[in-house]
Amino acid sequence: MSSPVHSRPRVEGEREEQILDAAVRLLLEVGYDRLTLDAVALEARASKATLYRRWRGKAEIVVDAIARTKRCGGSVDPDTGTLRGDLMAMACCDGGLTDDAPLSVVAGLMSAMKHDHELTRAIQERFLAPRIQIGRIVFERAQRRGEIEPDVDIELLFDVLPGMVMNRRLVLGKPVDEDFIAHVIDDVVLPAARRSSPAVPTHTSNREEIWNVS
Amino acid sequence: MSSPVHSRPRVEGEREEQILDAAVRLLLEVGYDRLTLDAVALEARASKATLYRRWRGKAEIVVDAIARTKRCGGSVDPDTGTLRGDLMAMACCDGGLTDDAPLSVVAGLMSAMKHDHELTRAIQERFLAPRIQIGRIVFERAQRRGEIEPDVDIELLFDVLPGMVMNRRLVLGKPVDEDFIAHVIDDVVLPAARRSSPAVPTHTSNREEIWNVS
Amino acid sequence: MSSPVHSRPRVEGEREEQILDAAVRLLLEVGYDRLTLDAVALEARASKATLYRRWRGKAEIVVDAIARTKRCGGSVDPDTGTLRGDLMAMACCDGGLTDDAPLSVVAGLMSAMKHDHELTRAIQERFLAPRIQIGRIVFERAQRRGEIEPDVDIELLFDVLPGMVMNRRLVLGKPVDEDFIAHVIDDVVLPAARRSSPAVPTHTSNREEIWNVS
Amino acid sequence: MSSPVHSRPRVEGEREEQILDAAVRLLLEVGYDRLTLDAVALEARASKATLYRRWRGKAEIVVDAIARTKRCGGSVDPDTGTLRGDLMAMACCDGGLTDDAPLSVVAGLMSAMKHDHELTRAIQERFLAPRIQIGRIVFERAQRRGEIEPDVDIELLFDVLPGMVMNRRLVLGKPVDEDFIAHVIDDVVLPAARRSSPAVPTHTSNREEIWNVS
DNA sequence: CAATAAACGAGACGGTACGTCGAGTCTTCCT
DNA sequence: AGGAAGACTCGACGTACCGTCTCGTTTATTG
Repeated sequence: MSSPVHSRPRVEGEREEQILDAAVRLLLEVGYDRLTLDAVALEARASKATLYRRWRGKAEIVVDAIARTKRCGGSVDPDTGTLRGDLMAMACCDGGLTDDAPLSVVAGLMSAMKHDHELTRAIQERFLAPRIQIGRIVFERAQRRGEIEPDVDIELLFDVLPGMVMNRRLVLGKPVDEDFIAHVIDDVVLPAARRSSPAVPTHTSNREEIWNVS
Repeated sequence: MSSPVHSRPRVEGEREEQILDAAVRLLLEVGYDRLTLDAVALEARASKATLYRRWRGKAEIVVDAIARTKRCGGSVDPDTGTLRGDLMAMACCDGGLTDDAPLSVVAGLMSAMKHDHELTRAIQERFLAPRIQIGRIVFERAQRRGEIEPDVDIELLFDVLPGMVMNRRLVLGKPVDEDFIAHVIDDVVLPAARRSSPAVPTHTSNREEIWNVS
Repeated sequence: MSSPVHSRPRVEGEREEQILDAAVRLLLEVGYDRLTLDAVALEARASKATLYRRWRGKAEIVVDAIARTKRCGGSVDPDTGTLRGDLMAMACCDGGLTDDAPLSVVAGLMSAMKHDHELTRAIQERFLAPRIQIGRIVFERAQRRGEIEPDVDIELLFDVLPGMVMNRRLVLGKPVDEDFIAHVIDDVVLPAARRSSPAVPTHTSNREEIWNVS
Repeated sequence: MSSPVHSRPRVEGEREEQILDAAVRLLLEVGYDRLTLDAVALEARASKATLYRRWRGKAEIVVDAIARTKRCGGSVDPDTGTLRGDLMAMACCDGGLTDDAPLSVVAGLMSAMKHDHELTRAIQERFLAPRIQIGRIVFERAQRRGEIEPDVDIELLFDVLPGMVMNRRLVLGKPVDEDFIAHVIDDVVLPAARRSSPAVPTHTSNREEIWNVS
């Protein structure tokens, strides 16, 4: 037969995006651990073999999926002029900390990360790294502006907001809205930014990976 | 009368404890998502039917298991005289924030919580509630001592440490040791404790549960 | 408390009958292999322990149940004056070959008999033996009357009707009514009765039990 | 090219045959009701999912298994020239009435047939139908030869031997050997064949199915 | 008539098989 | 040549039933 009902895209990467779109669609519908690869394959009119040809498993597909779609929260520098403005902008945009989708997905991936170091690396590189990069830029700029004391550990400060959001949303099950973000920024981050750390020296074991502890 | 080879305990909850002990044992060996109920049943010389008679599934057994074994980090008030001392004591003891086991388990349960509200309630009541209770006591005492400014939101402050520990350990994959705990306490919690919140009013939607949003 | 709502009968055999009645009731409802002992215990307001105190298992309870309730087909000699009349009377009464209940139960017990020789013996003694006894009386009387040739093997003749009924009902799934019984008697049993066996000598291995072949 | 360790057959039905072979092997070892599908799956290096993809349950697998392996007793017309010879040949060959295996399996299936009409149909079509077909041919030929009186009901006659064999083997637990077969043929089947049915008209409800009576 | 031992109801338990589901692999056919 | 389709193995899931066992109570029999 000569007229194919639906053409099969062959351009490298185009098919990939369609599959990831399907994954995202289902991810938002049913969440990470209700997501099945059969469903992804069906939704994308793809074969499971194709999925496993490009990714190592369910977790990596999902990592790619969320890394691709929600970029603004991690990869755009808002540069509003103040640290508070930057943090609010980063947290409250689509794909930011107030967005439930990436948060839930990260929750689903957490236990898988314990055993799968490849997956961990993938998450680090594709999802975390860009966000951390922007975070560092924002905080360093604020420090240069004098909003953060010179001796404050920026690395630590940047993790306050994500950590507290995760805890609130995933552990406590409470909503994360702009009010909460502002609350944390105003009452935890900014106070910590303006007060230099006391006698205790900078934490030394800061960078060590421990994922390889079995 | 001949002595029975393996006595069948009938005292209320005794069998339950044996099963949960087996669950804990395996949990520490293989982690949450490598844990199978068949293995628990085998380890406890129990039948799967018995497990399902008492619990609704793997997640609830695990909740009970960790809630029963690791108590000191949540249910003992150290009362060292200072907020810093109390927080360090709570975090660094067995079952505290530096203990990998409960952290990993919580990670495994997170995605299950999205769909299973019974499980969520179980975790809230059995695992979180006692720890939160002690935390509140510690922080209120510190506030009465003047270590925390009167208008600081204690609820928020208490979530800083768990949130940042989770983020570091489960997301970033970095180790959580006493140094890190001290770093967070000294450079984030205590500064935030001593500085009253600025213009922004107290976050209003603080208590709302959102687990019921499908 | 002094007024028991329902008294517990202790007279030996009375409780037994109540239990067997319950078993019969359920047997007719759901059939042999859908029957569970929990259901019997519940129906009889008895404990499973009681059941296992008196019987060795499900199969034996069922054997007792059918052996007790359906007696007329096996233990009453109709003595109508003719072989045909006797056979019709035996087959068409309640508990006889046209009665579905005992037939179905026997079907359910068949595969259990392969492995359980105690059960086999129980069925032989409690269910089969009385019927065979009456059958032999009826056939011997007919032979004395001359309705059956003197050299015909009565044992074989008596098994024609049960065998063909079982085959029709249980294997072919066709109904067994009086017409069919009459058809078999008139066209198979009686012709065989009036014609002496030819050259072939009487089958010698007639009585050997083979249930003990593993 | 490297030779695959265990080739995965994809030719239609080939995998099916391997599974059924395994089922037959285990069936002969342990019998019908000791047979487990896990064992079949293990023996065939198959997954239970595969079994349930092709069959609806244990009973249907077994039906297919016995229908496939034991054909000679049912699907080969011996045509020895005499009714007696034909019957002896059919009964005494492998898979015939003297073969214990199919008999035991039928016994195991009987009670399942009460509830499962799909299974009943499967047995009828796959196992019984071919045997009945050959039986009819043999008897019709004998009737044309004059060995059976013209007005004798062939259908009834053909069921004498299977019925009596089943009764002897499964109910009475006695062995079925060539002697017994000959005894039945000579003393029951052949006398009935040569004597026309008396007054009683042909049984009218002969064909009705009653499996649907709940 | 009270004490005692046997028998009982209730039902939890270990064990085993069931039938289902999803992950990841592999083969065949089609485009 | 490469992808869609989907069958396949593996292994965990949650359920059901059997036969055993323990517990606390009732009953019949003794002192």
